[in-house]
Amino acid sequence: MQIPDIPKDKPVLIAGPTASGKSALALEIAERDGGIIVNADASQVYDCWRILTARPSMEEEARARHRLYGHIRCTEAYSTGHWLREVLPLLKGPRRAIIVGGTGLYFSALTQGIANIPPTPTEVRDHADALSHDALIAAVDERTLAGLDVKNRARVQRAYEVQATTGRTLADWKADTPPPELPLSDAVPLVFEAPRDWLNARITRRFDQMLDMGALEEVRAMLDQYDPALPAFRAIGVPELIAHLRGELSLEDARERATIATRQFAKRQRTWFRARMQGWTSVSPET
RNA sequence: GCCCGGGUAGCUCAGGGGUAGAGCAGUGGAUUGAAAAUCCUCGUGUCGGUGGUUCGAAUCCGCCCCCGGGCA
Repeated sequence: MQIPDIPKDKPVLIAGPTASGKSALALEIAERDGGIIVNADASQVYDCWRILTARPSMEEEARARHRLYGHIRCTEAYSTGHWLREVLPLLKGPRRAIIVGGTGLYFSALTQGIANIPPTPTEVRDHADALSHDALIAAVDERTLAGLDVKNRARVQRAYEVQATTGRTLADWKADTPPPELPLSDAVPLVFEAPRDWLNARITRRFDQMLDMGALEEVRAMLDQYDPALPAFRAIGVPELIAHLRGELSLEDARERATIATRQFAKRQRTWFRARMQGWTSVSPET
């Protein structure tokens, strides 16, 4: 891979769709220039799926310092806020951070800022889960609703939870969004742009490799703890392989579905990057 | 060879005399703490072929082809 020549005094941000090869670039930059590789991928923080979420291997982790990979238990809750709080100290450390991942929201929170809202307690979440979509809408204030996709239950529930937890409306919180912790001008922002067909082929190949490496065993080990409500268990491939292990889906069908879900995810990533990462330097993978 | 089903969107299929519709796939988009999540938009395809009946056929009739199943 052609390593871009980049300033050595600023944090590097590497965003890109799944399976595009961004981790390899991060590793090469770290080996050449030094630095510490920091995960910006929502699923790779969990400890149970190294294979299925394509986390760096032990060998790769030995080649450079890695942080925020597999450090959260699968049964725990995690969110953008948790991630941001964990990343900030790493930006101030002695080693230059190379932040790499595919979660657009994490990068946006870092470089564009995010409202400083306290975490939602489990009781509030559980209570909200039990409410109907309409009940949630009815409980949220007009001003917040006006800025929301009301058809999207997840968004409405979030607004409800913020209100229930803090007594302040989400719209108020948003209006108080602090400036970003890391403005783009203080970073080296790179975004991968992979041709669709090339990426789709890689996605299929990579899933087969995951199966070869033991993805099925990885999921089987967590079978009795499966909880579709937990974010860790929503990682692509997990519900599909669970269904197969339960005898509800042939392996071939699980493979097909997981591959489709990954392609759809890559498409959503492309949409995010196109729309929100205009000021980033685009990088082409070796195709 | 005969009998019964069936041949409709990339796939699975619904419909059935006034020139066609759903799920999935695919596309484009949204995205302020579950984000590998969640949500929204977009449906012209020789209705197997061919002849006929009809003002009008994907829909009825004849013949032919293909795929199931059954009987010989």
